[in-house]
Amino acid sequence: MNSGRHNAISTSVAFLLAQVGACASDEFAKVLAPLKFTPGDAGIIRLLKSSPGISQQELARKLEMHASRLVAVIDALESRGLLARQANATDRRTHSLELTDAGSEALRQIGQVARRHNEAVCASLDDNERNQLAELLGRIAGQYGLRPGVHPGYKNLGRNGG
Amino acid sequence: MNSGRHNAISTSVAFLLAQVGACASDEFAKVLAPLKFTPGDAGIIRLLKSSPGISQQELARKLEMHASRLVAVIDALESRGLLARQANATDRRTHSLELTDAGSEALRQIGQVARRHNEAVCASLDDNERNQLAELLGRIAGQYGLRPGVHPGYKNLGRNGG
DNA sequence: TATTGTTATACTCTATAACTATA
DNA sequence: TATAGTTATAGAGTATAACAATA
Repeated sequence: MNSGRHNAISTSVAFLLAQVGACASDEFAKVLAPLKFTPGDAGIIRLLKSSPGISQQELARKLEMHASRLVAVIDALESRGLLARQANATDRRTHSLELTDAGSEALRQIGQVARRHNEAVCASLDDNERNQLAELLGRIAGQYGLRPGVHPGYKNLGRNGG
Repeated sequence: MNSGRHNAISTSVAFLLAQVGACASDEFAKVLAPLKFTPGDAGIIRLLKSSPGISQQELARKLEMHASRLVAVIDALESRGLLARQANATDRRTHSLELTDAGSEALRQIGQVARRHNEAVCASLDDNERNQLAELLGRIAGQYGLRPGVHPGYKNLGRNGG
């Protein structure tokens, strides 16, 4: 399927994808670490911005992860003053999650880091090639039903994911 | 940097890469599971084929993982009769690792699965697009010094990597 | 009876540092 | 004194199942 000095497996598109994708994830985790966020944190903060007032169950469903694992993550972000659990008048079992101003500011910083990170990853590609790559990756993402912004790593998130 | 309904982060090339790469890894782990191998196992078996007689330390260095973690993995593969630790006459501290015939047969089966997997991942791309994608990914891989066949996941391998 | 958020338990995996046998 | 392979220990992370409050 592929040519070259090495065997077919290690040079296949699928292997390259896994390899380069893991590298991109690792790099993002590295550049994000100074802000004291994991990629998973970043994804949650971003999602809270676009879905304000969401409950933990809804959030867990969107991320395809178990709600019980979300508790500690939300606890940590709340204790840092980045989001707030707010009592819900109509259903007192649920808590609406809302970003605080500090949380929005954190998201802004995360966005800066992410853009720099994207620029670094794409450094060896010109604009046309970046569009090509995005198009081809988007095709595969669509084929597997991946949702924009939802990293598969949430299903079994540790220090990865996001 | 990117347009569309969602914010720039979640549609960036870097995020798409991480997302689709993780998906490809997950899929590979799934299709490999019936053979009772993890992606990490598969990578080690492949490496033993191309570097017969290698020691555990050398193997650990190639994979950028700690040698102590390799012990259990090698133990398991040896107990399944897929490889053998052979005494080394010149330096009796080291053991040469060699695939057995059963190990070579396992590699053949893994190769079949990997080719089917690659075909599935690339299903929505024509030949020209596959070559384009491989070229662009290869460019990024080169930029980060990724070595063919060495998945970054070995550095912290669990049930992933490979 | 079902659901939300939470906690507790048992289990897996890992990093680190020892240890042995060789060199 | 240094290295290869191994084992032990302690810690982190996870899944699962409970639980209390509410619907």
